Amino acid sequence: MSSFRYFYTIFRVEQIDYFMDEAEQNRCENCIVRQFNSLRAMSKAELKKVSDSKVTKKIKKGEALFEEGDKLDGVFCVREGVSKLSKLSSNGKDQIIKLASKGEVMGQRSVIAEEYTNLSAVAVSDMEVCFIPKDSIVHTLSKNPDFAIEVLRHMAHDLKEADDVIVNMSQKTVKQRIAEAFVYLKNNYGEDDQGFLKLTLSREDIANVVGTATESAIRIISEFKKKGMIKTSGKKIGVLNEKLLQDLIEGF
Amino acid sequence: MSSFRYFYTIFRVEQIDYFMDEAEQNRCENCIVRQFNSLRAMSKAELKKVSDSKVTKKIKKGEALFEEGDKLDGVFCVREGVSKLSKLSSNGKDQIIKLASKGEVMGQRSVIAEEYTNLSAVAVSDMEVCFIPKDSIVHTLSKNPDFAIEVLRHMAHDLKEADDVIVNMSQKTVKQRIAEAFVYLKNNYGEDDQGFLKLTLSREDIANVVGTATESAIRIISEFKKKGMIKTSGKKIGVLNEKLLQDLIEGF
DNA sequence: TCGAAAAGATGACAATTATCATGAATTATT
DNA sequence: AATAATTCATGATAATTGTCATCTTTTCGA
Repeated sequence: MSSFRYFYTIFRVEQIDYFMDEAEQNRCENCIVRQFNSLRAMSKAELKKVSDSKVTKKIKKGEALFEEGDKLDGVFCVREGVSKLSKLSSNGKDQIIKLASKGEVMGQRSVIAEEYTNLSAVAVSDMEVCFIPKDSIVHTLSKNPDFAIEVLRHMAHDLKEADDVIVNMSQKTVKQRIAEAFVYLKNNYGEDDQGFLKLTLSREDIANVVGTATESAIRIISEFKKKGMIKTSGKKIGVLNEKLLQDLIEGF
Repeated sequence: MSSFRYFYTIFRVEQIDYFMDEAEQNRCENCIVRQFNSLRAMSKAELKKVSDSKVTKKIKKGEALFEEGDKLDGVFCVREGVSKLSKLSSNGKDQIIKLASKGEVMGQRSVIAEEYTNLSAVAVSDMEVCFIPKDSIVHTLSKNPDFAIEVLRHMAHDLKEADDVIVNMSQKTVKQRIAEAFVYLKNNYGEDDQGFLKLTLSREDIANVVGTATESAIRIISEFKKKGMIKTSGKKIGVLNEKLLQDLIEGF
């Protein structure tokens, strides 16, 4: 029964791909990504409006979607690739607050609060995103309570995650935080066929995720490698012994 | 003109106090605290429903409102006093994520996401809170988009603050974070007539706010005192030279 | 494909922060 | 008011983390 269901799902997706031309595929109503975010609570008509006003953009690795302090006139919905959301600290270092990938919506906080954004978004891999002007979002928010609640749920979830990050940052050692980052990257973005993490971050980005100096991150990566917890090849990193990492995270 | 306004505000509050009996005063419709939180977007009828189902509680300093992992059947609206919202780290230390005071609503994240709460709430001063069962909140959320948007705005604001905390925690030194805490306490809770912070936290709580060991916090407090930045009397702390603190925070 | 630029790696050292121990001061309890 | 229990304070020391310098490797553009 469950294998039948799985087949059925695959079949439907392929069917959609097969029978639609590209313009049709790119419409929000048919966007698979939507399953993962609040847009699923929109009605057909609302989605149509969103789709008609959206713009799809390709962003190259390293390019910025927006910068801290920008006024955002809409939100970005990630179709493909990963973006880092970071904030510049007064000491000149970037702190990466969050990584956003397929299905995630960026900039909604700023649009909802009608404030300048407090974060910068830079692509860490080639991306495809949809820019959705805020009008259609804000309008739906005030007309469709289901949508508002769905956005609220997402925001509540983000807030909980932020709490966890705060605790990790202040109570865990740099070593623990780096170990945690690798386990996170493995579980959320997966590994390639040779066992390396699919999402490759520079050592500097890793340092900025865990809030430490680049040299400290590099040193700890070397140490993990020596201990057989991970392997490296250029800037690629692969988890070899997740249990050892997990033990370290838990403080053994 | 501005002094007239001030007088007018005072007058109105006193008038309300004067003409209403206690039961009447305790109704949400008349609650002054409401001006500060999302409840202000509720209609008269909705407020009445909330008020009829709410329970007012007095909480003594040190008592818990709820514990991490509890299932909350409603939210707490703070009428008086201050509560710390904290999370236990795996190393056994408490991290204080936020201080909630007059007008703030606690537990809404958990109620909205329908999850167990990720934080504990313990009173750091004697408190008076209203417990509002979740039904009336959730119901209004799905019927009144203005209320949903108002809650959304609050949550968006909290999320931004959380981002700032993350950056502070990971990029600033313990000394800077403690300095920041004192400035924050001064600006948000004020000083008594002798220039001491109105909200008195134990050294341990201060350490848990900035995420450091209690001894480190104490040591830094002693240092600040020696340098004339603050004064102490028992566990009370007073800011003597805010500029020095500010310079330290900014990294000079 | 060569050479410059960027990113990664490591040593030496300094600064920051945590931990353990111990004593003084304050607060709570009987 | 006396005593117990917390909380505050400080020294000694160790562990962690940051900074600066230098070298190697990788990446990228002309």
